[in-house]
Amino acid sequence: MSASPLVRKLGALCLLSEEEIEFLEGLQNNTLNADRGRDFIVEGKDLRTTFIVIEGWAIRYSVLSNGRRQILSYALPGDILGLHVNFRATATYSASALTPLKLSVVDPRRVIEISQKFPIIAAGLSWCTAREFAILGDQAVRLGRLSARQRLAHLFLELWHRFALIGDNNGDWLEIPMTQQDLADTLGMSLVHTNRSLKSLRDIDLISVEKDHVRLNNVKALIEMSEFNPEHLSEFEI
Amino acid sequence: MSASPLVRKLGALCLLSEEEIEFLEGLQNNTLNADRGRDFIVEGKDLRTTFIVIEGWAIRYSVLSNGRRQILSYALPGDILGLHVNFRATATYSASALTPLKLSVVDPRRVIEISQKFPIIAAGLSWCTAREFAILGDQAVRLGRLSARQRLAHLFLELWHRFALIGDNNGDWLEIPMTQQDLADTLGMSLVHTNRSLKSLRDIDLISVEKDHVRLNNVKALIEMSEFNPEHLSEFEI
DNA sequence: CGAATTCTTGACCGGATTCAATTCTCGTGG
DNA sequence: CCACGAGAATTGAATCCGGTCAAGAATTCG
Repeated sequence: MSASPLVRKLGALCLLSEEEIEFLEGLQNNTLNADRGRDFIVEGKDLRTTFIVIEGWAIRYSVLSNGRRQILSYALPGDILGLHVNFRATATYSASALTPLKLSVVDPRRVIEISQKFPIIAAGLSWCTAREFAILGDQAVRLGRLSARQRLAHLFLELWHRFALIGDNNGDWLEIPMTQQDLADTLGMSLVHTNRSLKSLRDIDLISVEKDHVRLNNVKALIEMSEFNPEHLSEFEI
Repeated sequence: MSASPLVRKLGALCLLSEEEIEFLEGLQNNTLNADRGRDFIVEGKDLRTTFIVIEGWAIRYSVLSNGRRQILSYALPGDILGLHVNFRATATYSASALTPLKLSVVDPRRVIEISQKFPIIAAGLSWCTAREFAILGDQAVRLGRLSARQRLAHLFLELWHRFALIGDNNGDWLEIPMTQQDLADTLGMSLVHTNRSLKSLRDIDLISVEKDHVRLNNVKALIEMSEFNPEHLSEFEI
């Protein structure tokens, strides 16, 4: 049996001992499957659980009273949701399965245990937190200061680089399980304009699209035109 | 001498022991003053320091190659910058003093020390982290799904509620040390449109503006019209 | 008092939204 | 195997919110 995505992710950061790996794997043995569309965290409801994504995609989002939705971030295998729930009891966002999802359900008290017993893992989780902040910061830049086409390219590049870290990259092809409505709700645009902007990226041959997949035809040019900064996601280097 | 803002903030969450208070105050005795406009964190540069804001306002921001700037968040007294720097060595954002600023400079190794020796404080910092995430998530909602007037109202409400926690609220009046250009860069809008939107909020009497201050004339109506959710910032309740 | 920054207002333009209709895709059941 | 229907993608047309350019008024501060 191969290592869990979280172990692979942290293992790419620093050398984990047998004991640490065992602990991390043991953390994830209480699993839960969620169908596409199923909410497993609901804004305003009690949240006293930490989730680790094992397989599939999840979204974090918030819905306004007029029905408009803003997707805040995507959670991929190895990502953790609700890492800091000890005090705050009510969720400030919702989370749902974008694809069939396999989660592990973790008692947050075990997270506290980590900082006392496994300093290396604790440092790794701290790194994950910093990374989440960087990703969310990039999302704010996208929403605030980029044009429609730039937003799309920027988001694709983020996801592509994130997959690179968990070693799930498929060449230039990127899995895109979300609908155009999901994309629109991520990038703060309308469905129609999302469609048109995608088309215009295709027209200038920067991307190719096939069922549920996008091909980044010219990563360098995409980085250039979208002001994407790969450093924000690069893994730790000595 | 009165307690530091950080102690007041965490003290509002949970009862701190003498020892814990002493430790937190001791953490902040290495101070640094920065003039308005002075960058103390620079994107792309090495960052191995944790800062705690003692007095004044700071901004976290990112600048694109075309010169456009996106302000990500405001740091107020008691807020911590660079809490999770142990691994990631390069800053993914810049930070600068919006007003004359008094910071304390903390060795991040002392932050690690906390999780081992002061579990209550560690829990408090974890709560701070969750709160920062909620604030940044709200920023994404503002940028992605709110109209210009809504964004302004939403931001004012955020700041007003944040001041409430550190006990620095001045009735309905809110200190606004930033220029309209700063506001524009926060809310992803142009300077001109920021000015016009402010005027339209004044015209319908939701706010009043005076030098460096805004008065929220009708908090309830502002919350209503801007879709602001105070729960995201409310402190921990039993 | 004078220079520089900040704020305000006008005019015009364009990117993005909205409404609406059509086409495409794909899972399901006859 | 194909017809059907629901969701998803695409395209057109009209509109509008917000951006850009430009100029002037008001503050602030040395």
